[in-house]
Amino acid sequence: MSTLAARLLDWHDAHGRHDLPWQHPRAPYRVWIAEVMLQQTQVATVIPYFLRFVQTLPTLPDLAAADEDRVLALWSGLGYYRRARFLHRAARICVERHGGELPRDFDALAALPGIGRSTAGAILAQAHGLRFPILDGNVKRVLARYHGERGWPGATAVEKRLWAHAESHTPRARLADYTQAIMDLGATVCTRAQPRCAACPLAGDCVAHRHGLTAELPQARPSKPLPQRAATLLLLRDRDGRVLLERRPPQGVWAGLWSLPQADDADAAARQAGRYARLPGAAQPLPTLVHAFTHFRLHAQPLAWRDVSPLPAIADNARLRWCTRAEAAELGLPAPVRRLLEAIEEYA
DNA sequence: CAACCGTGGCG
DNA sequence: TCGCCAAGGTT
Repeated sequence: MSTLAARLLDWHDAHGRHDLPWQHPRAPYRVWIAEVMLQQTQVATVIPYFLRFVQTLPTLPDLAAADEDRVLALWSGLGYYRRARFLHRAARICVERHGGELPRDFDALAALPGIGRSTAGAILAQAHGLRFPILDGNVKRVLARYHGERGWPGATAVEKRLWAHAESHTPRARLADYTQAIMDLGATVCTRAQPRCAACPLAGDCVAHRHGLTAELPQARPSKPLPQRAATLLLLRDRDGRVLLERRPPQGVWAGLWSLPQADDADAAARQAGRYARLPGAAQPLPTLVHAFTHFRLHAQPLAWRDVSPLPAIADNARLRWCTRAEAAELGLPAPVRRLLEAIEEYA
């Protein structure tokens, strides 16, 4: 009887994915960018962002030298923007302390912002062939089923057992292929819904498969009601069609991104708008945006004013800027704000 | 440790 | 339509 790793590697040679952009070439910088983009994000979503990112910033020193605004613009739409800021900070640390390269040492690598245990292992295994396990969502699902682990994999005790399983299965050779193989199996065969157990090389001694528990494992996260929040967005346009944008604070949702000025309600919005520009008329309410975050749902009511006259006072405020349509498109904007600006003509 | 941090797709 | 969650990490 062969090991899990041997069966997985054989399966990978025949059925794994060998054409992902970060595999050619499988250079440390490219693997790092891909791994960070892939945190909580699916492959199909990442691919166009990855290609654009490494084309624009092909090397780690390029990233370190770039403005944060440029990095956020390349990330705009991907979500979890803290990842982009961490990536940028980590690149600068590498230039300052590690000769412009990612360290090969696990502890030094995992000490960089945005790189935890699993991502560090993935980089070292895939880029350098070093023997480190990973435990991402795919591996958690595969191992929870294979070993019949009960409980939500996010719970500390369950996660600890899964790490131990991951360690024990990690082979001595072909680390890059093995790491890719177990993720590929989770992504294409051992899927969350309707896994293809008939095509799985591990089905023979998979506890969940043998006991008919593939639908129950891994156990779902305990659910909580999603809080609802409301906000009003100010959409101020001058006679040239320029829009007033405001940079978000460095902490919190959409940190550091450029967004529409925000107020708690319509009255506050009108007062605020009056400080930014002379308003020729009343606001036009646009359809409410409903945007779901992981931990709350936002109901945002845009209020639009046209042909406003910008007041000079705000020119001093570096957090505010009047942007043409083309300028706005080049900034790091939250996805719903980007869509709203792209749709402006529909309401004109 | 539990909350925080985006977005898009799927059943 | 809507709840769930995907190649997690930080505080």
